[in-house]
Amino acid sequence: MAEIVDGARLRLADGGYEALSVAALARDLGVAQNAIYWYFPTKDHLFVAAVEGILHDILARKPRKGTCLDEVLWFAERLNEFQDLRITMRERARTSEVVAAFEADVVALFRVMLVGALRDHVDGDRLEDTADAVMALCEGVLIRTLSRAQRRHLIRFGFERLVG
Amino acid sequence: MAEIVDGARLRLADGGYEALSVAALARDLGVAQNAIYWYFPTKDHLFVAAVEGILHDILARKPRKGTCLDEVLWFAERLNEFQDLRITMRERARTSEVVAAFEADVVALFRVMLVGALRDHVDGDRLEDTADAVMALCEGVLIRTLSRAQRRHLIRFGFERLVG
DNA sequence: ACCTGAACACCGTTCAAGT
DNA sequence: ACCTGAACACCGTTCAAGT
Repeated sequence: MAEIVDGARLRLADGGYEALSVAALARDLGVAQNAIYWYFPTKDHLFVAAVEGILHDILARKPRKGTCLDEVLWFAERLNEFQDLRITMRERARTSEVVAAFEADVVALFRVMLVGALRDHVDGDRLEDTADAVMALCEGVLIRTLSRAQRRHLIRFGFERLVG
Repeated sequence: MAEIVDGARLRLADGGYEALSVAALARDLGVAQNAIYWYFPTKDHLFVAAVEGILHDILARKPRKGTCLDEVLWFAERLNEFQDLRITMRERARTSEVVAAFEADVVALFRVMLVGALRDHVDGDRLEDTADAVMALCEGVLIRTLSRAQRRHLIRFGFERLVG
């Protein structure tokens, strides 16, 4: 089972969802396809397990303490590493219930992280909306193909007006 | 050719990219698959042509004149209609050059529209950054599955701080 | 120029069967 | 419980051939 998920993670990290093939993965592991279908009833179940692992590793690096903006920029960089999979997750969530449920969890997690970073710097009654707006800002910036410098500039620009 | 694109648009609007099958489309039109490959060298070329038509129709409805916020909210609602295809476009752009080039055009178009809406209400030296930030706000809000009311509330909240 | 026919190498999923 | 073997109904793309 760990072998399967590891293989899936490799393929996913390398070539995205379309490189994550149950048939090809089984071929490489030297097992029948149904060996995979025993643990994961659907390709999307396997997808979720793989993404879960990848995301866990991305978020494992502890944020260094800094200003509120620093924490948001750190958050945005982690989100950026996750961006390709985040788009695929969104795409698959439309069709697949497992992915949709998983996506809801991930979004909730991101929200909690942002609320935590903003808690001490924003009035309580504006905290939720501000977190949502900053998260939207980050996701909206990241969906575009920009350089790291451009990303940081835009997020800083938006942050100053939304929070500062 | 028009028949092909119309069929593609129907399938795309209904079931997304995975419902857009060259084989199935040819079957329904009663032609050989190569009849489609004559006009579109790749499935993604057909995808681009179909999305182009859909987006054109979405943007055809003229924006009613109103406050700056009204224009942004109108923009966001059009973008919301386009949201599913926008995600698919982003996903495909990673693999397909045609889609990547088309995406760049679409993003540039959106940017021009927003700059136009903000021109009279924002200082010239902040116009570009503000447009980028508002666009990010909109895209980031739309990527989440919210009600129309929630969407409008969040965009209004962000708009007031980024522009107002 | 425009299209047909037929094949290729893949897919995800499923059914029946083994141990 | 865990896995194999073999099939099913699809794909996108390509090659050769027709008109």
